[in-house]
Amino acid sequence: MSNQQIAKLFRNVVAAYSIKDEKKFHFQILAYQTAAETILNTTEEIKDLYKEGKLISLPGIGETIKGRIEELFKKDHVAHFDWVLKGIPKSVFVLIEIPTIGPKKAYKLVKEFSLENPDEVIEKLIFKAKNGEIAKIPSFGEKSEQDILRALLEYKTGKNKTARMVLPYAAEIAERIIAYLKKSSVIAEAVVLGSLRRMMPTVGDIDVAVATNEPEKAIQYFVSYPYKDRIVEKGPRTASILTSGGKQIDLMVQPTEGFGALLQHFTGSKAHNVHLREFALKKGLSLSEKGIKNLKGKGQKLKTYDSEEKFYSALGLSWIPPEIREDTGEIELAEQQNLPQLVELSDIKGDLHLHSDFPIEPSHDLGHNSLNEMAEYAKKLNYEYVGFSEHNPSISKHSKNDIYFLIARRNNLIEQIISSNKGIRILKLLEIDILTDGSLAINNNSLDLLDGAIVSIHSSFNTDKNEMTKRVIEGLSHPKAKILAHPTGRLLNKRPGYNLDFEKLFDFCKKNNKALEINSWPLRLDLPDSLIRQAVKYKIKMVINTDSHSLSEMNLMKYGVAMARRGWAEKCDIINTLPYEKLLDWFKK
DNA sequence: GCCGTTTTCGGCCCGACTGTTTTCAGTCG
Repeated sequence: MSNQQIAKLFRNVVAAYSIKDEKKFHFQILAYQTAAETILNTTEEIKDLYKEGKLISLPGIGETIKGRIEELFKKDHVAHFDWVLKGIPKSVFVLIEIPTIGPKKAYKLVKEFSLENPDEVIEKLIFKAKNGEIAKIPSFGEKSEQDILRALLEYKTGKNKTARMVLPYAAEIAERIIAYLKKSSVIAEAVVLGSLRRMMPTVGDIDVAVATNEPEKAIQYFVSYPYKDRIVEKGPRTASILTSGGKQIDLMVQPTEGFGALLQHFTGSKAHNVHLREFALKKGLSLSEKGIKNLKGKGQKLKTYDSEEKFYSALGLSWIPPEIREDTGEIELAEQQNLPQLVELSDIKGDLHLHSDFPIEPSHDLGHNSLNEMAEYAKKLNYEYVGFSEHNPSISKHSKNDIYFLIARRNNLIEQIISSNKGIRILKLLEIDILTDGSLAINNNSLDLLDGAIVSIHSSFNTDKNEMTKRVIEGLSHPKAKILAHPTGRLLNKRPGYNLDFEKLFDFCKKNNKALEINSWPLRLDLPDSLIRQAVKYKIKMVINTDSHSLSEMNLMKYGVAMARRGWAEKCDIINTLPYEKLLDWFKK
């Protein structure tokens, strides 16, 4: 059972509790909601954590829910859930997947029309809506009937729209709306918040905040965005639109003097905000997007803050970088003024994973720009050095000798660039396949031509965990193999990645001075943040690379840095923050 | 049902918008 399936089961339990008695089960509802979110946001598989006895380490999962999950894996169902879900038709759980339809509406509709069959409920409800039958039900009306019909039709035709956007794509959409908003004379400031500001690998909705002293005009301007499909909602303080591409943009406004509180509120995460507000309550303070109320004083006057720094400071906390606002210990450390100094883009001194167009005849893809073009571009990025890491020459089409001379020819070209171009240092690397038996795709003679090797898995992904771990460690065991590229092999929204025992891998890397790559490519962002966090705890070295196949991709470094920051990595954890000489020493160690 | 530097008992974030009401329920972030 996947994390998503478990989260869905928990959301069904929440819905069932809400339908049966929302007040009586209020705190169970909260608990299962939190647990569902935790499970959905965990990059580790719940099944693995269950096997390893680590379920209790997840926030919001206590003894009871841990027991439920254990029962689920042992017996394939949970007796308590069977009881909770009893009497609620399965079609209800289909309807609650649709935005604007919650448990109460879903249950009323299913009961009213006896729509017990989950496979037919959408079609039949569309029919009822078109027939004007929903409007006749008490507490429903013509407007809500039309809203439900539209929601049903959108759900039916556009299921794929619900896939979350990869980060850079969301950033592009956000840039366009921000540029539009900034053209308005009534808007003092417009910034992107939410999961995009926290640099989550994928983004659902785009959240935007605006500072204005004329909220009505600002909101009217926002909903007049020319690339919108329709207005989802519009009030005096917030509004939402759907772009013509089907992406939702949420807007919140505050006057300039209260903008700091809004920045804090709308950045999230939800778990961070809930914890922060509970933390504040204990000090007698109540937080909202408007500011801070002192509950102790008589007047209970609202204090406003024009910056986030001042807002956090008023709570006795140092400012917390958005990337780590996930309620995983950051509030406690901010209270002790002891947050980590997260690595920054400006700390990066070079990119060690670049694919040029040098005809090295690899079995995987070649880059689109020359060695020289990429070296020149690296200078524009203020790098001190680059590493060229084309794929190894294909082993099926070349003899060992051919391979040796292909690499030697590339090295000659690199030497020419080094001697003619004093502005940049260059490392001679390669990205080398780890074959299924754990050996590297090229032999020692060829490896001797290199400053070091990046090794990676590009075949037989479906190997079992133990064998894959053995294979990777074997590949990394060669003295020249110093970096494991894109260690999980995941592709966001496409494939989950192969099975690896990361504890064993961390242990090996620690003892043998190997580094794990944080790959900045938008569909990879691999290592994932949770594994980076573990690697930091293990004191494993990492390297942030772009895996660029063209000049423009070399700009993606910021996304790798963002993942490193989400994983609490500091400058000292990342080897390509080292100056050239020290980096070379590290490769030789 | 979770959680702990006020607490192993007794708390549990805060506010927005819509539609159907005539003061609120439902949904969302």
